Parts: sequence; C-alpha cells; structure tokens
Amino acid sequence: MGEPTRLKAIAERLNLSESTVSRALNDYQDISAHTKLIVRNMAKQLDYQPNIHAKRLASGKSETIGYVMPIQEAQVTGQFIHELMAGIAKALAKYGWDLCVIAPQTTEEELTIFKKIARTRHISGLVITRTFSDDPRFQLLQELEIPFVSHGRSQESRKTAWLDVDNELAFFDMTNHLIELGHKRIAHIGGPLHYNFAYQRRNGWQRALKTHGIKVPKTYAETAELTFDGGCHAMQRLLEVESPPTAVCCVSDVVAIGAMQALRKNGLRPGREVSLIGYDGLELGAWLDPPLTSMRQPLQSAGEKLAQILMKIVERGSLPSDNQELVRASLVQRETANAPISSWPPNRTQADNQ
Amino acid sequence: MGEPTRLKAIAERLNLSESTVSRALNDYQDISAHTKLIVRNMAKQLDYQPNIHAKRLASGKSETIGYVMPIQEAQVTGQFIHELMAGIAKALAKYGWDLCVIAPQTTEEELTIFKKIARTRHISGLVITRTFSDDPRFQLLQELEIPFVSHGRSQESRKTAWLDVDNELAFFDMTNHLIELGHKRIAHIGGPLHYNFAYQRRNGWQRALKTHGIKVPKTYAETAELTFDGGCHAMQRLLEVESPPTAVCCVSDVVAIGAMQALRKNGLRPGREVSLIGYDGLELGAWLDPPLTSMRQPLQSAGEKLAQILMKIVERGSLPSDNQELVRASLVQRETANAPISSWPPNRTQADNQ
DNA sequence: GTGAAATCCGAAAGCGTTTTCGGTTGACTC
DNA sequence: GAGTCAACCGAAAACGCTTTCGGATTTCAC
Repeated sequence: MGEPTRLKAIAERLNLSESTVSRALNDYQDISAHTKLIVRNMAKQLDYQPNIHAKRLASGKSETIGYVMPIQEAQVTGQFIHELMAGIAKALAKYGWDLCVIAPQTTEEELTIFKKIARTRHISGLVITRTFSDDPRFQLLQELEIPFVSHGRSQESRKTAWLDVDNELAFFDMTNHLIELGHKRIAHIGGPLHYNFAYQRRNGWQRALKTHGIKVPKTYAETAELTFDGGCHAMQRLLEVESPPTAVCCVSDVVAIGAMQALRKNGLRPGREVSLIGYDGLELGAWLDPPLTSMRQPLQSAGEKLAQILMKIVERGSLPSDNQELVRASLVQRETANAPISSWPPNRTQADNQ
Repeated sequence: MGEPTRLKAIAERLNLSESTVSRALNDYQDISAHTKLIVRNMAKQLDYQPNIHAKRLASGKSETIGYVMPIQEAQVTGQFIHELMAGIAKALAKYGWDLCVIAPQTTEEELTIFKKIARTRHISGLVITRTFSDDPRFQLLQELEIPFVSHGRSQESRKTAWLDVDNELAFFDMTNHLIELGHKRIAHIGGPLHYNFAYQRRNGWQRALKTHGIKVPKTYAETAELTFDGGCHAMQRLLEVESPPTAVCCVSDVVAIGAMQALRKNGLRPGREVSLIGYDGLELGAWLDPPLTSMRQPLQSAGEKLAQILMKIVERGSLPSDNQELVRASLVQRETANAPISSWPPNRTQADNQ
C-alpha cells in the first residue's frame, strides 16, 4: 500500500503551503475558489485521507460519539439496539464521525465511565437509552458538561435533548382501539415504574378509559418485570380477579408473549377470550400463534435523528432550539386484538353486561 | 471541571521531564522503580488521563478496533449481535481500547470502507461476522494488510484468524440426539450454501446419518432463506414428499419457528408428529408453544475471545500461533424434540417400519 | 584508582494537522 | 500616484504525547 498521502504531499505538488491546503480542504473563506478547486482535485487524485488523530489533536474535536449499551436486564433488547445503532452509525458516517460503543457492566461503572469521558473528551457526545424516571445520568452528564441526547425521557429531562416515542399517546391509541372493538373490561400490564416509559404508558391507558367514562377495578392495573415470566405471572393474576378483563394492554411485546402463555395454560386463546396488544412491534410477534398485535415505533430513523441532534449540540456547544422530538407509534394489526365474545368471562354479572 | 491534567503538570510538580513521566507511565525499563512509583502516585492524585489523540498520533497506534455490523438481511440477528458486541467491548475496555461500529449498507460500501481504513489506519483491526463460503472480504483485508478476525470461517480463511463454533459437530450432535430418541426419518432444512455455516451444518447432519447407516431420500435435504417464511415453506415442502420425515434439523431458530408454523397449519404439533431442533438457542424459543429445542453457542465469551485474538494480532503485527479456535455448541433441551410416534407418518410403508 | 559497563534521566525531534497572525499583492478611490 | 481596503496566501506556533539519542551518574571489576 505504501505510505498514505499527507497534506505535505499535496502542498509540494501544487507549490502551496500546507496551511493553504488545509484551509482549502476545510472550505475557509480566505482561499480563492480557484485554489480550492485545484487542491481538491489533487486531494482526490492522490486519494488523500487526513490523519484523523492529528486532526483531532489539532482541532480539539473528536468527531466521535458514544452509544451506551443498556445493561442487559430486560429481554429482547437486542433487535431494538441493533436497529437504533445502525441508524446512528449511518447518520454519523455521512459526516465522517465515528460511533464508539460503551458497554458498562453496572450502573456505577457507567457513571465512572462518564467521568472519565469528561476528562479525556475523546468522545464528544453520548446517546443514552433505557431512561429511568429518576435517572442519575441526566444530572451527572449535565454537571460534567458532556453533550448528550437520550432516547426516552426522564423526570430530569426537561432541559436536555431527547427523542422519544409518545408513549402516553401510543397507549391511549392502543386502548381506544380496544374500546372501538367493543371492549370495556380493559386491563393493563405495566412495567416497573422506575422506567419512565412504563409510567407514561400506564397514563395513556388510564386517560383513554377516563375519556370514555370506563371504570375498571384497581386490580386491572398490573405490574410486571419486563420479561416473559413477568408477563406470564401478571396475566395469571389478572385471570384470578373476581371479574377478569376481556382485553389487556401490555407494556411490551415480551410481556405480552408471557401473557399469551398464561392464557394458553388456562385453556384460553389469545385474541378470542382475551384480546392482547403488545408494544415494540417485534418481528417475532408475527411468528407466534396467533400473531401478536402490537405498536411499532420507527427505530432506524430514530437512530438517525438522535445522531443528528447530537452532532448539532456538539458543534454548537449548546442546545439548539429543536432538541426535543416526539414521534408517534403506529398500530401493527395482527391477530390478538378482536371483538369480545359473549361467553367470556364465564361468570358475568349483570353490571358487566350493561 | 477546569482543564484536564497534562503530562506537563505531573512533570513540573515532580521536577521531572515530560519524557521521563511518559516512560514511567508506560513502564519503560530504563526508569527506576522509585521514579515510576512517585509518578504513578502523582498521576493518580491528579486524575491524569492521557490525551488519546496525542497519544495515538505520536505512537502511530490507534487502539481502536472496528466491528462490522452485518447488513440487515437475515432475521433476528439483533440479539446475536448485541451479545457479541457486549463481549467485544468488555474485553477491549480492559485495555483501554475502543470499539467502533461500522454499519455499511451494501457489500460494495463495506469493501470501500475497508479500503479507506487501510489508508487512514485510524482503526487498527476489524472483527467481521456472517462469513460466506466465498467471501471477498478475506482476500481484500489480507491485501490491504488490515488485521482482522472473523467470527465464522470461509473457504478463504485457512490462513487467517477466526473463532467459530463447530457447526459440523453441532449438527452431528443434534442429529445424533434425534437418532437416540428413535428417529430414522430425519430431514434437514439448511440455509443458502453461500453461507459457510450452512454448508458445515448440512455436512454434520449428513455425517451423523452416514455414521448410523441411515439413508434418507434426497428430498430430505431442504434449503430455505434464513427467515420465518423460508422455514415455513421448506417445512411445507417436506410434508408433501412421499414419506415425510419424523424429525427435522433446522439451520436456525428462525427457520425452525417457521417450520413450526407450517406444522400447525397442517394440523400437526411440533414435537409430537414431527420433532424439530433449531440452532442459535434464542431466548425467544423458550416462549413458543411448545418451546423450541435448540443448540446454543456462547456469544458473550466469543466476543471477548475475538477481541483478545485481534488485539494480539494488532500488537504483534503478525498472526500468533493460537489464532483459530473452535468452540462447541450445546443442546438446549426444550420440548420440540421427542421420540417418534407410531401414528406418523400416516401412510407408512413396510420399509419404514423395519 | 582507572576503565568499562550499567543505570537512569533530559533534550529535542518528531507525529500530521489546525489556526492565528501578518504580509504581499492587486484593485480601487480621490 | 499615494493611500486604503480586500483578497489571498505563507510562516510558524500550537495540540499533547512518544521515542530516539546521548549525557550524566553510579557501580563494578581489576
């Protein structure tokens, strides 16, 4: 391969100084159009690629952003992360920025890494995901003055940049869909409320019920770990209340799949006796029997937007005006959300039939 | 936060030269133990973190390796990638190396990126996955002299570093397991043979049959795209042959899940009339009804090993002796692999019952 | 006590960019 | 034709580290 082309080589060939060549390539205003042209042509001809370390050292910019992989705890985050990262990487690549993966093993380690980044500055911005209602990262990152954007909000995110799906609206829509199908006994299996999205999703469900003047027992508000087992157990509990629901809004697809299992164990078929809607729109939901109805948010494009927002923050050194964005999730109609049937629940009271 | 600590600050405080401090921190032999000690203490006290760009510029090393995300084509690669990357990042972090994600959109773009890396050298090594039997990347990377390690082999990988699961053995084991359960009519749904692993897996299946002197019709060697639909269609074809199989070895879990669907459509239950074993050990297999028996390879540790192999290559500038490693997959017993039942296939010929 | 060999450290030259500052042109005004 | 002002470009100083080279000590053998 030989030695890579340096700035010097271009300068010598064109009888220009290195500084002129540098400024020509970086589109400075004090370089004539003609000079820029010949410099660029020569650069292309010699296949010049700037030494990135020299560039970053001299300019003090790193053009690298970090993605903090969520600590493995919830199930099936893989597909989610993959798509998001692909989107981020794609958008960054357009501008020659790098995407660096950070995989802390614990929350403490994560915060330690942040502090280190604050000192080295070799990563000039971060994308964080899996935000909690009460998330210590927001305050720390602000203190450390590390530019960042979160996928998902937090109690602390009023003044920070984020991109989020409108969870509340999604569950409002989801619940309305069930109501339109004729359901009135609509339960909710939510996630742990320290996840901010779990909080929002529960609210969306509640608002839809209230809007339609539907009242449900308190026992209809279930909570589960974001796992298959969590969903399974929560659904089991719902089946054991005095008058079980005819439909359930689930905080995630994995939880919904667990719920399906519980239904089957009780001799019921998802989408017949009890309708079910999940959230995430996982591909694998389509492979189940019956295929799981769900809500989907666009992930690849979310990744791209996150990257764009973050690059803008890093470049400006401050938050731009459009630093918060809410996207709408859409219903993925499959086969677990149908009209209620008359034979369920078996022990209907008069009140239920009104 | 103030200005980060520089080498200079340590040197001044200790009345040493910058070069001495630098060498002390990098454990050079010509620095006394005593000096090393006080330098390190001071560095810790001032929370010194070297400027990584200056370091990389001066040393000519980048301490960054790239992971090439496979182009999205097969389904459910997300979980796979996530675990692998987490492992890689973890191992790298121990040594202060960075993991940079590369997400090409097309194969051509991938090769173009390689060429660019060869010039800039700002990434000093690559991990590639999803290897093809005839994979142009191997030759190109060797030509470009970019250190790399592949997860999976290729026709071209005889002299390159790799880590792979023993696919052939895995399918040999898998098939043997079915034989031990009493199956003789064992089919195989393989993947496109341009995937190297598809080739190996088919061979493992064939070898097990041959070892036990079992002969099966040619129609038992099916091929499918690595998707749900692919598996579904392939299984459908298997059910339509003259004497259908009692068990099927599937090239991947996703394909196996598709096959399950085909069985259900035909009124059959996976693991009863037809046993099924998948490959990948996906968590989601456990959530199906019935849960899918599969084979699992350790991914996180694979990622760590990949990183270690690659770092060694980069450091040495040449291949170390232990640059190829084969790991064994293990059976994940769930519920789709059981003994054959007498009522299937319905139209047994005499020969089948021997 | 001399020479040679270790041992330990400092000076200084990079690494390949960016960016400030100033200097040289030529055009333009009056 | 002197002065002013743009318009362009070059010299040189960063950026913060690594690494070579050689010099100053000390140690050791004889």
